[in-house]
Amino acid sequence: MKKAFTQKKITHTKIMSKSNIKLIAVLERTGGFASAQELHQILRREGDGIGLTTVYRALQSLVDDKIVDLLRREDGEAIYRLCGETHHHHLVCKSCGDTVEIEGGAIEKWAKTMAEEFGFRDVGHTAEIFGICSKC
Amino acid sequence: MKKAFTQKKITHTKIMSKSNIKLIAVLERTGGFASAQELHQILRREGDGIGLTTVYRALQSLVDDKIVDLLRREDGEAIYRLCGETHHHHLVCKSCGDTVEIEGGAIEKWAKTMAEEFGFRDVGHTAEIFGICSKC
DNA sequence: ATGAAAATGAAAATCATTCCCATTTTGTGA
DNA sequence: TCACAAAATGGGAATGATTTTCATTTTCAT
Repeated sequence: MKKAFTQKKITHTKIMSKSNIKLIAVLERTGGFASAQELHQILRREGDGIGLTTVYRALQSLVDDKIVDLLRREDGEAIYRLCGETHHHHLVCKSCGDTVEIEGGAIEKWAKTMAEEFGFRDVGHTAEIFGICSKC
Repeated sequence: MKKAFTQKKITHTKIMSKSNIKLIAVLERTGGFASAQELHQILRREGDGIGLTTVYRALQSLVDDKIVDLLRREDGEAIYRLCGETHHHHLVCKSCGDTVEIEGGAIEKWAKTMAEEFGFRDVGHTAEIFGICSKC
């Protein structure tokens, strides 16, 4: 899809395109998860004439660079969030959509163990819990 | 989406349509995960003229009835598997796509604990590990 | 300033999934 | 068995997210 890096002299500190920065800014501002379409709308609403294609491209490159996490809504739509400092998981209400960030200590260990056992390297994992929250 | 049940006299034992049964059969035979499109192709290849729409409908109703589980590939495509007796997880190679079924004992406990802690009910979870396998 | 590489956006192309609707099949009561 | 209503079916159009294509604009190091 995309090369790991573009060989390039780091003269000053220009590695990121303007749109990448814009996207990061919005994600920072909104805080949670958002789909590409939503992010695009937000930027548009704010007067930015950025194109949808560019939003997709920027998000993709941010995901490649591990700056943004990608996961999926229940309907399969891709949603993005800024990679938090802390790696956490989610407890999502299937009814109202409320999300709680939770720790996944056990998971981390499990993933590592399993990967080792089967000789996998460069591993990552996803783990989400979904159910009906107390309010619903 | 769909009513819980259709009020109906249970005279003999006809609750499931033919296509539902066909789909279950294929899922049993193939064993693993498959997308609606793949299942449709398999049936077609076997000479069954079933329509894609019907495959989607059947899968949906099977999911509603908790006979089939629905999860998502990394690209967001929906994949289905027969609700196994054994609930397991996957270790997927990002490069060649090979998949190993693994146990997730720790995960089950983790999911249950977290759900309880935050008052969620009717919970399910997903947990997949991905990396590069030894062959790649 | 200048050419090359990177970024951008509009519109078309993909692709899975759903919707719509006309036709066929099935089950039931007369 | 016959007739009918409900359920099931399938094809094709409609949707909606995501990608691709391609021509234009911007950025940058000489």
